[in-house]
Amino acid sequence: MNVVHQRGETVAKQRITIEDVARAAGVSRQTVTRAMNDMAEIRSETRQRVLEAAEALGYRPSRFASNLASRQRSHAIGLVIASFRNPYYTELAAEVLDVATARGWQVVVCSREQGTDLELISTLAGQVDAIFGYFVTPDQTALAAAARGVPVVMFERTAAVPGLHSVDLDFEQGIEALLTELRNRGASRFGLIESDAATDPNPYQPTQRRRAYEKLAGAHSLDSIVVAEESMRGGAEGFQRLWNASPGLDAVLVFNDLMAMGAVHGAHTLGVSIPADVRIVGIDGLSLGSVTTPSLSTLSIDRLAVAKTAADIVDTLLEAHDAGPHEPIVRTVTPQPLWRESA
Amino acid sequence: MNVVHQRGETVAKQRITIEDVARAAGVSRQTVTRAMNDMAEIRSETRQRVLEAAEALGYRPSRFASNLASRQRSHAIGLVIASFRNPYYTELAAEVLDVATARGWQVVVCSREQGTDLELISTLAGQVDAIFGYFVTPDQTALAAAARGVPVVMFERTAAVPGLHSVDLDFEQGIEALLTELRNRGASRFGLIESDAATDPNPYQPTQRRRAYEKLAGAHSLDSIVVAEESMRGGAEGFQRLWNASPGLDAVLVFNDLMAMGAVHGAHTLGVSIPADVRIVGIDGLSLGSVTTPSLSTLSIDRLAVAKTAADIVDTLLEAHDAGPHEPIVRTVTPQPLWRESA
DNA sequence: TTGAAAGCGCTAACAG
DNA sequence: CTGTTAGCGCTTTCAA
Repeated sequence: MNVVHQRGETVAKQRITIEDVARAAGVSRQTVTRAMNDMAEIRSETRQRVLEAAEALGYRPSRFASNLASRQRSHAIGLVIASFRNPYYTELAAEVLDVATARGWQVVVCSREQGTDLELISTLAGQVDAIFGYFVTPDQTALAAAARGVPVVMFERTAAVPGLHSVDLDFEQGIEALLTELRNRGASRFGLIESDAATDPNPYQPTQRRRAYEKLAGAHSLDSIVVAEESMRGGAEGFQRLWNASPGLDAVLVFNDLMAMGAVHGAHTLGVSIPADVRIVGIDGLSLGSVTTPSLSTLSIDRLAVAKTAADIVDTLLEAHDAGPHEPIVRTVTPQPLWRESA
Repeated sequence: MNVVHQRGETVAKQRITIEDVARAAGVSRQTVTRAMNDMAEIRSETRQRVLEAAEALGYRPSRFASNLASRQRSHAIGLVIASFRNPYYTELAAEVLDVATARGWQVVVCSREQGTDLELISTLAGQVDAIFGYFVTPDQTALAAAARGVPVVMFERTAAVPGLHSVDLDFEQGIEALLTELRNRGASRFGLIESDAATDPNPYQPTQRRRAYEKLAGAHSLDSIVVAEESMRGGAEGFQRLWNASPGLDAVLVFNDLMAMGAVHGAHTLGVSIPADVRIVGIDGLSLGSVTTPSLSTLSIDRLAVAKTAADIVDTLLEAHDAGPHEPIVRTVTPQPLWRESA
């Protein structure tokens, strides 16, 4: 048994393969596979010997080779959230993980802080079978191209080109419900604290939330809009700016709960009383909103519904073995007001 | 050119391979590779034709095959956090993602809510090159076995068997600093709200945090310990139980910031004034702690340091091409008090 | 119970 | 610029 191998003793740091283990244990590759994968047709002595050889050599099977060779491929999806520092996104990630796990899918999570939309999609496309995410690049054709055939489900946006799909949110309906109730409660002069970051690194553009507000809050409310950094600090700072600029405000809608928590804090600092002097409403429905003083009223987004809807789209896509990119599948989830103390 | 292929026309729903695209475009496989991967040596007409054929067929390269064939393998790590619903863990995940991205690694994130330690490690071991995570299974030998040679870096725990490594936290030092300053501020009768969930699904066992408290807080403080659910609600409920059971308390340490925010809220509900009646201190150092009223003092954990340390361990491991599991590498990070208003 | 052969689908190295 | 030839490391037939 004096086989000359191409990778002779001159080559250093070669990967340890199943072949090395087989040779060390004095068995065939197939027997090593049987031992490593706890298969039936093997004598336990042999298994033992193989396992020891494998451990001694520090053998680790190549996940690529085994997935390639085995009929039963594992599925994986990529998830791109906007940030890990906003609980809304991580709670959505939690829901996506739950629905994915139930289907036996792996999830690769990243955030937009780690690269441009196109970079992230392009990298993920080589690693996963479908991509979910918050993508803000206006050019949908470019997004689809970067995905190289891997289906993409976008959140809070409407897909318009083949290969892209979406789970959008109906803010018009949600914000209308919110404003109606605020009016019932006596509010009439509205303000908005808008996020500056949603389209970063592109120039600022009005968000869906702002556009819905502008359409529904009444003409006099268009002057009471401030754009602030998308963070708690930004919310606090934005509130102070808004409060000073717009006397007579009695209700403020804030881009998201994180900023709204900051706004509540900012109002506190200013000695403004909530909800007596001004009502504050966030958007997202974070459970954390219940610990501010007063607790935060909000337009709650059903994260589980969003995750499930996205997963259903992918189910449909994976079953449909058609040729070519699939026409967009577009679904919508409607946020619902959640009344606590701040409004 | 009348090659008979095994997978003939009878087989349905076969995967579309590079070969199919090559045939459709009337070129070789290699040319398809060149077109798909934007390589240089190809005429743009040809590239165009291939790309069209690929799109028409709905071709998607197999990530397993391409990773197997290409010299430049991609690295991936798995990260198991305890929960996506506690910002501490997601902020740690954010840091891990940052350091991983900087090294060109992919990250597969999951949470302990999705399976047992052994299941998660076993699944991840087939998908990634190293595993980071919060694992509570007492039997380290079993953990190492489940990892099948993939190095594991455990958080908040000390590795003791080959193949496992750890980034531990020095709570004794941190809590000592905390108690010393609390005493300086006039506190003398301490209480603790401990988490019940840290060792789930195993029977409850005292956490590192509790053991450090018990060692340092003084004999009379041993009676003032309540075990509560690891959530904001649990923190509120725990505080009320503790407050009723232990008159005369003047400082309460809470297992983590999430529970501490609940405790602050619970105290509020009870009409207990903070910090006048009782000082409350959390552990974690969440920025969210700044929006409670009063804002939360805490023992802050440097999440970036934890993430970096874990990544460094893996760097070391990947370079050291030794045979067999590596002896444990153990590192420690020391939490630091962060004083805000609640204490 | 074990081994030998034949791929999985792709890319690298070379020819042409 | 394009095609041919070898593998990557593993699992699956199928024989022995």
